[in-house]
Amino acid sequence: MLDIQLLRTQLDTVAERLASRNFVLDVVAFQSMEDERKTLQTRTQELQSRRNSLSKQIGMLKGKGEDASAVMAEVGGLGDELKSCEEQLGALQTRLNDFLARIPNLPNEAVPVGKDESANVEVRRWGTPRVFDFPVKDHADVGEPLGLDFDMGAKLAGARFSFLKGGMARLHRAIAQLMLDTQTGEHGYTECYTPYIVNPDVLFGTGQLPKFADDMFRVERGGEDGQTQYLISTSEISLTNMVKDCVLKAEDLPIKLTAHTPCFRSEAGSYGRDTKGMIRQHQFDKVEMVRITKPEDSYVALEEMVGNAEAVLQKLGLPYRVVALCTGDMGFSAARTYDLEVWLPAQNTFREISSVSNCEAFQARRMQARFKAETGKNELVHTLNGSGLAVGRTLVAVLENYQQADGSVVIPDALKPYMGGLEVLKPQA
RNA sequence: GGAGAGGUGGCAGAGUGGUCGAAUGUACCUGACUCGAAAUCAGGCGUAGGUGUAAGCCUACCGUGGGUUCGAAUCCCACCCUCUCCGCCA
Repeated sequence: MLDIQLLRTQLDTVAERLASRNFVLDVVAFQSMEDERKTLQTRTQELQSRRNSLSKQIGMLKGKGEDASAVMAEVGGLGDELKSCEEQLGALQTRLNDFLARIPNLPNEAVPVGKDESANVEVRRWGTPRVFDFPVKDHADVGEPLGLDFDMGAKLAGARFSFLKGGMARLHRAIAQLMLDTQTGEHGYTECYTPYIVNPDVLFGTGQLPKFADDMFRVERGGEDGQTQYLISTSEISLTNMVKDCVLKAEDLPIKLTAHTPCFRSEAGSYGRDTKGMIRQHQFDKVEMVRITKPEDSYVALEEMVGNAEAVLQKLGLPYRVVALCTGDMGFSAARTYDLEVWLPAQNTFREISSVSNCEAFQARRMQARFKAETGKNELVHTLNGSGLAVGRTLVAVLENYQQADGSVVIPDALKPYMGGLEVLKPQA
């Protein structure tokens, strides 16, 4: 959420900066709601103030045993207008809050301006794509004889689900283990195990609600009419919201958290994209990194987190590039984002495998996550998140980059300790 | 699922219709004392918002949402959460 003061004082500048990320701010609607709010709120508070002081008088008079009926009559006359003012103000504030809640974050000044992904800026590359002396297969074709079963996924749950068995399932687990061990053992993140089902206010905190409800899976409890809950679409949600409604001590910062969780996405609106294979699934695993920092530390933290994600790709020997997203390509909550794109030989291109973002105070404001600053004032923290990495897509990259002419896949050295002696995945006869 | 207890400021903990935004303790900050620290003493110390150049003034907030009332932390209704015991259960 943006600071409403910023909208009040610099509406045009804000609108301009939002336009760079393809968001049209309805300046007229905001202005008229604000004008109405101002008069309504002033009037309501005036009336409340009047009622409070008269009521106090009644208390005092009655305490002394004197007649209070004249004052009671006066305060009684306030009732109707006060009630209507309070109702109107409440309704208006709901509208205003909803309006605010749907505005994306402002891009940081450093972000390259551009309309879509074609304006993203490559920052660096690592590794050299392998040269194959046989026809390269994509991961679906490589994986099928090795235990990657899309038909079984479809049978059990429909399209965009997969079923892994044998060495393939083991490889998937090994990848997650390597990532988690790297982030906890080498980069100082605290390992967490979190709920996969969360409450709506938690999704509001990180920005998935109210605008992106269609991207989520909703769940309801059997046998009860309770509040609707949601499956997490990333553990960024459950990790970041740890500090929701908190006033942290300055010395508690930075907080560095990681978790390996499944992620659930309805993928509404992505029909026809990446329908084949494991690139875009309704359920996938991810090792997530989250940092909660002081505002002045967040951009150093962002660069570090990109490095933390890169470390995993380097261990696996997978070529990749780092891309700075342009204004038009960033997610709703991000002020600055780097994507890591891994080399996929079958597609002969780089594909996103990690996204690392600094949300600055955008999520913190929604969550009311603050810390006690040196000045004694409570200040909003900055929140950052990034994949370290997406497990399913890493599996895809390993299958494609390590495939052999005979249809087998060599296990990268870094994964061998996690594979129980298995060094090659071989097609089952 | 059944029975019971409870949710108040960073924490602990009073408060059952009227100067209660809330005693007290503790933590924290400032000052005094001290060579310094501890102890002691004095003062300060919640959050969000409105308005104002500012000092300030005003509003809301005692789990959440409704209701009763001139007035609600306090009374009524619904819900949520935590804890204890019993039942069921991986």
